[in-house]
Amino acid sequence: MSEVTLKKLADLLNLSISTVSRALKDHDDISAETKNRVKELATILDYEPNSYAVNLRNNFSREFAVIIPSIANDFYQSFISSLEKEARLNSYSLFILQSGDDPQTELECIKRCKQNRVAGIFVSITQKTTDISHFLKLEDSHIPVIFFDKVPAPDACNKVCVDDISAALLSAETLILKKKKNILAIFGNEQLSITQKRLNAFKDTFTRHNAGACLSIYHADTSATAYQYTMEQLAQPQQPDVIFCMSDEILIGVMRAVQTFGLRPPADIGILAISEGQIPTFYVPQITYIETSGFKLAKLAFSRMLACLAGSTAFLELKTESIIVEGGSI
Amino acid sequence: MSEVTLKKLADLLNLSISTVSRALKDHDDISAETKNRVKELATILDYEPNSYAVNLRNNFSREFAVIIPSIANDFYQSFISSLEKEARLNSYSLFILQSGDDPQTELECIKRCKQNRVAGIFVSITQKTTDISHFLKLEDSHIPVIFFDKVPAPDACNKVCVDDISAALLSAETLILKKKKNILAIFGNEQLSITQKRLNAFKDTFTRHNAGACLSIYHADTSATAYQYTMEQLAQPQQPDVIFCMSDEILIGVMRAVQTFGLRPPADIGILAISEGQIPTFYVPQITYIETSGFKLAKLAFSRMLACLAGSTAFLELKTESIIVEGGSI
DNA sequence: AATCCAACCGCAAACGTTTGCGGTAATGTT
DNA sequence: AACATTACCGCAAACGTTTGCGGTTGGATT
Repeated sequence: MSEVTLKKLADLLNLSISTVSRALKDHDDISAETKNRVKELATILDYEPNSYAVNLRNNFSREFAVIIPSIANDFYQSFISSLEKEARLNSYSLFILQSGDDPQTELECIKRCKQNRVAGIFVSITQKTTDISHFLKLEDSHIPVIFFDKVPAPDACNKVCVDDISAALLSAETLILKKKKNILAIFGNEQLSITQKRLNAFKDTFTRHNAGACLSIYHADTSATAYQYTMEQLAQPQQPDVIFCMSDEILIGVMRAVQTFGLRPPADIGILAISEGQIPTFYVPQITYIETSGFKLAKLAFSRMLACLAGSTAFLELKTESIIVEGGSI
Repeated sequence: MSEVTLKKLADLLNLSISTVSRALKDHDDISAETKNRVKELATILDYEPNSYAVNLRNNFSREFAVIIPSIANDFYQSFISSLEKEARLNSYSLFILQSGDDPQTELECIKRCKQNRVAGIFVSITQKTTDISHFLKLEDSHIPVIFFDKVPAPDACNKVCVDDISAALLSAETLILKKKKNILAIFGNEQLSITQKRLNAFKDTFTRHNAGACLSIYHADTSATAYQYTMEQLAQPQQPDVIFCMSDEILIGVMRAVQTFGLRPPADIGILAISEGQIPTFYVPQITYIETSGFKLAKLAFSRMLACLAGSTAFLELKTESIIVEGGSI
């Protein structure tokens, strides 16, 4: 069974291709009767316009690309889930491309985006991406690029991210409010700007409040190192009275250690995290966390994308509000 | 800056479009010198072929669609992650479409696939999808459809799924081996074929081994109901000596209850689950589970897809092997 | 009867690429 | 000198759509 095309419909109906095309689009020029005949046959034969031809002719597409280090991550998962929904409701589709956190692969992805003449790109860059000229080149050819979550340093681009500073600030304030004095705070990879922002805001808040708390700061790249370090700290004679985790990954490692020691929050030790919201619900009591919602971020990113497509040429840096979700672990 | 096309290159080089096209493809007809000139300019101008034109002309695309109920699910996440990688290595791209577990939306997705003339479709159907004729129609127009995970009942289609029966069998055998006598087994929604398969194989194994264990079976649709029921059961004078969880979702609810009661596996109670592998690592000790790997399934599905594209017209039902991953919870 | 206006429809070009076929010039062969 | 061969390259059609423009009816208005 060969493809159903406008030509095929036209031949079958003894009409011209243009008439069939217009009939399907409810063009004024076409009589109601003809429209009906055309639409009926189109339905019967299951006609669907060929996107390639349409996009080629119209020189634009209804596809967005999403480039992320890896989809296997709660945050990106909720982000994409939400973004896909928004896209579908606006009759866009989503291309998912994984950079594997490798700049070289990321370049490949950009290439793919160019080839597919996508309408726009959402990208969370790799840890090692410093040169964003390839992305900016796309902007030259009128493909909006929205950086989200892991965003580059330069100003001349559109960024949408969680408000790291307010999240860290809120975290610190929570700890101060709870009168915690002996605080173990575990942050992620020291090189990442996200770590630096959160760490600085965190420390600043303590200095500003002059809280007089003992702050012990540590950096862990992985869940496993967070676990090991926490194990060591809990073995000390003076245990911390609260552990702050900068991310879900760290939370997982910390909680393994806490459980291993048989400690039960909040009585034995307090736990506070910045988290996407899934992981904290696995424990009893649930972990109190500052939410960094992928859902919210996706909505924000999408609306920014639509604005860009509508002609906005400004470069904005948008942030989502952080809120605290009480779980009972502190 | 306007688009870089073959025509533009041709004009700039005083060559014809066809020569430029052939030069970029290392065609024999073109002299080495011309090839170099063309390639050089193409690199400078950052030429990338327009996929729409290519696909239109060649009447085939290098895009696969993935239709799933929701991406927010550990299993699908690992499946897609793995599939995307396979696809990229074979220079295919992935379209992600979420049905929202709604048959109507699923139809929309199929339509989108037709319009985009995708090379093939991977689909995990909704709980309510019974009519798969729309999918089979795609097969008529030579678009292979690989059903994975949640597969339909009819035989005339390609299915790739985890081996529910062997997973349940392995689970039951593990429990018997460990000489558990008072077993609480919590399964998912009773209507789902996956539940039925697992339940039957589970029960059969016990009857076959004549194990003389007391089997208490319960169905929970959500994490929350699994939690509630487990709470009730743990409050009984005679607690079960092991709890079996058919899925990650159930495991989460069960573990909430177990933690609430302060029970520590494996001494106080045994825990065994069928799981994707993420969740079990969050607890101490890690939960022993029968693995249903999305990674493996993706590899299997992808190779089946390639086979179909290569001309295989058979309808196969492939299954991935289940293995047990010891965590120390039983 | 000549004119005009709707109402309806078709022609043909364009989007960017691929590719069969034919053409030309230079070189080699008889 | 006539012919064949090789090495290069261009013409033009095709893929399926969209759309500006022009054309043909039939009926209503002068």
